[in-house]
Parts: sequence; structure tokens; C-alpha cells
Amino acid sequence: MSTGRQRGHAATDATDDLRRAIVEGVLRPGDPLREERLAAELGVSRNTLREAMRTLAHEGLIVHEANRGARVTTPTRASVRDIYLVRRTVEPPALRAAGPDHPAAVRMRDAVAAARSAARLGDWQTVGTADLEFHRAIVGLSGSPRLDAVLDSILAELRLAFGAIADPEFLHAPFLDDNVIILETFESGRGDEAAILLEEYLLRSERTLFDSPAP
Amino acid sequence: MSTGRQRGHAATDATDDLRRAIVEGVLRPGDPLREERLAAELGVSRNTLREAMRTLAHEGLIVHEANRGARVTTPTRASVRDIYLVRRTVEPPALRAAGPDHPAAVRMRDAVAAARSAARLGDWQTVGTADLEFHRAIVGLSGSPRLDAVLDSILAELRLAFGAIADPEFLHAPFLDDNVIILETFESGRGDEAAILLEEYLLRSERTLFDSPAP
DNA sequence: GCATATTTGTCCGTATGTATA
DNA sequence: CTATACATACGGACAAATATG
Repeated sequence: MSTGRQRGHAATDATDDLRRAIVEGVLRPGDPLREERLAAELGVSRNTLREAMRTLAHEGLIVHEANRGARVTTPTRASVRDIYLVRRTVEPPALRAAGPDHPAAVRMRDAVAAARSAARLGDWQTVGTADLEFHRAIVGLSGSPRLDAVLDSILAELRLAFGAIADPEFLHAPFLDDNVIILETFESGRGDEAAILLEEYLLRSERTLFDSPAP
Repeated sequence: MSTGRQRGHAATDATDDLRRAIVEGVLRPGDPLREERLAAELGVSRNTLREAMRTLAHEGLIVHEANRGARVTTPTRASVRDIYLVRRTVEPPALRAAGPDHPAAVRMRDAVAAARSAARLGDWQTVGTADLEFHRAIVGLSGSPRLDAVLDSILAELRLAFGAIADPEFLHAPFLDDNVIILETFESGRGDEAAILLEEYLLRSERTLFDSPAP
């Protein structure tokens, strides 16, 4: 997983690479981000790396301590609770406001399909990705680039918290059917009902995360 | 507006200075941000300035064009509409979920008081600031640092859009009483009702902005 | 408690590429 | 089409803060 692609804007590429490394767990919560070392690893200068780190700090994936550099953010119970509060605030209204003929609805269908087939193969990593894509698609119904950005940032943080949990099957398996039901309810025109189901889903999902070993 | 204060972290200070300059209209929408010039003006190096610009780009106050540098974001009808959609999504639920004994409620009271007394003096600039503080306080009821951050960013963008309008009295005067009523309704324990009033307020406020000369 | 090694925070000089007069 | 201005990016430097032996 290194070269080959056409690397464009160095700072943006470094941001993306570093974000991926954090979200995929290559860099773990609490890990210090040494500038010299990291810059060499990403193939950019220290200045460019620092630009990338600013962005990720703004996204909440890393935290700066004065004169002590940056570390990968350590998720806490409070931050997970907050993330789910944001999700409950942002996701259900999108289902309420849009109709089933909305163009973004196909994204929802595709995501559910991808999650189901990955689950049959036992690929829980992919199930997780598809699950998050499903919820991104829901917010996509609102047609708001700003709400999209909020959810992207929030879900990246959540994946960071997921990383602290060993067993992704335990995390995603119970909710596959929920997504299907939410989708079907929405597609049958009962957006309000789908929104309520989604809210319940989010409450249960949060509880699952809290009842798990790590955080 | 220059020295005197104790300047700490240069990058952070530069970010704050630049944000202020944009939000207060010293730099106007579409203005190019020349690195050499701006860095000198802010008293930092170009590298440090670039870190600051990354943050502001993430906040939506400036936009980068590849190899052509950054400019102050030009608000559009679409962006104003989106900003209000986010506000309607985030603000009313906060009123619904919290009770009138919530500690953040005093912020609401203070903001309303400040707006009223500034209005008596005809200081519409201050009225505007207090108005936004009122809505920040509402979201503060939710106790969510992430929703706070969302609203901060959104309202900074909105102030940028306000800047395009000549007459702040026209913009804020009609809504002074709304805030008072929303506050009273909330304090009497009718949070749901207050949320509905707030939603209507936001719809009217958006329309006022659209009916105004500039955007 | 002190001397030393690391690391950040910051700045400068400069090379390269891209857009514009 | 050439010249100019500018953004992008790199590498080196150094003081100050911090960790380490």
C-alpha cells in the first residue's frame, strides 16, 4: 500500500494518508506523532506535514498539547456519547424530510446490499465500512454539504473508537437487519416511522459500544 | 488593533487574527489572500500563515483554488440556505431536550439582555453579536462540544454573509422580540413550544436575508 | 538537581511549477 | 511568447520547551 497512484497536492495527500493510518488503526490512540519521523514516512517536508496535522486536529482525530506535539486522540466515554448525540441530532431529520424517490436513496440501497453480501462472506471489516456508508447516505438525503462534512468527521472519530474494540462482528452483526428495516420503511414512504427506528437503532448501537470491553 | 496583548502560539494567534479580519469584514468576500503580504501583516512566517489558512479553509471561511492560492469565501444563496438548514437541524432539538433549570440558560438570559440594551442605544453591531450569542447558548444546552463547534463554524460563515448586507438594523431589529418570547417560553418549561417558535424564527430570518439587497 | 539529548515551534532561503499581463 | 508574479514545497537553521540519563 504505497506508491503507484498519481499523487497530486502534497499537503492533501499527506492529510489523507495520515487520516487513513489513524482511522484504520495503523496509528493507535495515544500514539505520539513525531514530526521528523512522520514526515519522512509520508515523503513530505515537516512544514507540509504540519499543515496536514492542523486539518486532522480540526477533525478531532489528533490532539495538540502545547510544546509537546500531537498524539492520536484517545476516545473516551464522553466523546462516544457526544458522537452519538450528534448522530441522533443529524440523521433522523434527514429521513423525515426526504421522500423515497430521492436520488440519494440508491446510495442507501447499495450500502445495504454491500453490507449483506460482505456479511455472508464473513468479512466484517467491509460490513463496517458499508454500515457507515449507509448512514452517510441517509444524511446525504438532506442535500447539505455541511451536514455531510459533519457526519464524515464524526464517523471518522467513531471508527477510531471502534478500533479499540477487538471484535467487529460483535459490533456490526446485530444491526444488519435494522438497516434493512429502516430502508424498507423509508422506501415505502413512511419517513417519520423510519426516523424513529433510526433513533432507536442509534441508542442501541451506542449502548453496544459502551458494553464492550475496551473504551 | 495590533500589539499589546500577550501573544502565545503564533499559529493560533494568526488563525484568530485572520478569522477576525474576515468575519468583521476587513477582508471582503473574494479578496485574494497573498501569502507574502499577509504573513508580513500578521507578523508571522509564510509557513505559519499557511497552517492558519488550512484551519480557516476547513471552517469554510476561505477557499483554495489549485495553484492559485486562497480567497475569502463568497457566500452564495445556496450556502446561506445550507447554513440555515444546519441551524434548523441543530438548534431546536437543544431547546426540546433541556429543562429551564439548565446552567446554560443564564447565557441565554444574558445574551437577550445585552441585545435589548444595545438596541436601545442603537448599537446594531452589538445587537448582532448578542443575537448570535443567544443561539450559541441554545446549542450550549445540549452540552455537546461537537455541536458547539458546528454552530461556531456555521455562524462565522453566516457573519461573513451578513457582511454583504449594508444595514444591520434591518437584519436584527425584527427578531429582538422573537428571542425574548423564545426565552420566556423555554423558561416556563414549554421547551417543545419554544423549539417550534425557534424553527419559525429561523425560517423567517433566512427569508429576510434572501430578500435583502446584496447576496 | 544538573547536564544533555530530543522535539517542537518558528523562521528563512530557495527551487519548481503554474497562471497571467 | 516571454516575463512576471505567485503558490507550492523542500531543506536547513535555531531558540525554547521538554524529556532523559
